[in-house]
Amino acid sequence: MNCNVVKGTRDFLPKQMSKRNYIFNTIKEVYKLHGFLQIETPALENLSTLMGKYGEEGDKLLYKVLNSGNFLDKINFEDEQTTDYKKLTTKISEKGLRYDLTVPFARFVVNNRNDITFPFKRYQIQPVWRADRPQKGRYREFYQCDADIIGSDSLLNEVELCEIIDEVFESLNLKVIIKLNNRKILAAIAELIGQEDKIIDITVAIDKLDKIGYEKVCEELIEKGLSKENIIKIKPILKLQGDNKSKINTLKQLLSNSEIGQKGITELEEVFNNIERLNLNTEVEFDITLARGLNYYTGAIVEVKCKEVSMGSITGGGRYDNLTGIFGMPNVSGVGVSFGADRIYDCLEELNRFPKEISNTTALMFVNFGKEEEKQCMQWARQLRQKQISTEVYPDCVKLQKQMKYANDKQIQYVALVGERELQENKIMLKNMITGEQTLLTIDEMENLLMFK
RNA sequence: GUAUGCGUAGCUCAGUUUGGUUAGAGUAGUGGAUUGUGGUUCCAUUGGUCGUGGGUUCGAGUCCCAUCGCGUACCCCA
Repeated sequence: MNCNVVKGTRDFLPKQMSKRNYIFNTIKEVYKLHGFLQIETPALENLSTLMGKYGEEGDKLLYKVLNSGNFLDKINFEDEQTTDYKKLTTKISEKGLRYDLTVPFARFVVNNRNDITFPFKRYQIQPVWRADRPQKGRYREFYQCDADIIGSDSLLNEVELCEIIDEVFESLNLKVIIKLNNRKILAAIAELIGQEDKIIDITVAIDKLDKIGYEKVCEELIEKGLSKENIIKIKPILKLQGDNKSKINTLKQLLSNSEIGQKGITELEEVFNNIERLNLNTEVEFDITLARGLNYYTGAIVEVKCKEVSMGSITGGGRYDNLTGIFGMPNVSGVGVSFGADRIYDCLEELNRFPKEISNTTALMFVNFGKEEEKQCMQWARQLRQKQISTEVYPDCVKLQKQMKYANDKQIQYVALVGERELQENKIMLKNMITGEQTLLTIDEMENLLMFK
């Protein structure tokens, strides 16, 4: 009998849930503070909604759900297409698990456009699924925490998202760096050497600059069909150095002949100027090598790396000018970010940086001494719960040792002992499990004491 | 898809190099020291077809082959 969880998925114990909720709540608070409203969308979407939005690689990583009933009904086995798995897939599967929250959100906007006031600021915290090979910081089921603004071209939105990133990681006490780039600049680089159609290959190669170095990137570019002249032309771009301002100024000259390049640089400059005035705690860097694979980005792209832990990006996002256009609602631009809660969890765990006081366990437990005592305890417990004090009565009259151990393991701070003696006096022996102190109190005295905890 | 490492008690692991009697430890569980007191201590005790199948051998946890499962890195990404 195989009782394992599915590869790349996990069970979460109560202690882990407290930590996870701490992350979710922190992010939620910041989102709310900025006026974002929460929505949810279904786990399942039509495959036609999902396919082709994440590049060729993404299509492979989509979980496809087999049609219910006899899914072989519509298949003609004489047809040679039955041996082509891609074509066969479209016949036996019409639905899939969502791969991210952005594409379902675009679908949502188009679907609900009559009920939405634009610009629409929404947040969404839900799991997504990817059929990737699991490894450190990579799961097949993981939570994304998205905030998007749709229906506004303003670059103030990009600035606000950086502010949100800054506030979230400040609250979580994680040192991060925000990396910014712009797809228009990447497009201009491809345009510069007359290889517009190779923009994806070029950006993927450039993305590896800090990992494999300049020489290897050039090798890869040549492999992808670029000429030596092309390489010489983009060399100054790959070698771009200095602070953000000087990088931008250099690039301005290098791409002076490109209209789209100038537009990208202007956008980037405006975002940086605004960010500078806000005096964020987080370092923000212009990174020409930042590419991001998702096909739908058209303007700003952003990625956040933790400076203290070796881990892939823990937050990412960007602007998409025409994602809703695919679903029949053109000219609506959106921009958003997505916090990877599971990776943030792994970072905080590795750094041992979860606050100690985040587990919300029972405040008080009544020990069970027998039938007569438990009747009284049940009434007192009810009284305390009405005052919002989380209380439980141990359900069985078993050895005191076992009951105390239960309270101890559950980190319950107060234990109420009501035995024969206390029952006669109508009082409660309250034990503080941390200090070991015991005091004989009336129920009202105890209630007062616990309410100010 | 490519490369690589690991599967021994509920959990963490030793034992595998160099095959040799009945496979160990810590921890958790249970009972007790302690019939009104947990977290510390002490004692006892439950728990394993050594992932699965085959092979080599007088003999396999250990060597070989296959297979399943898990992890890590690349790719890509949160």
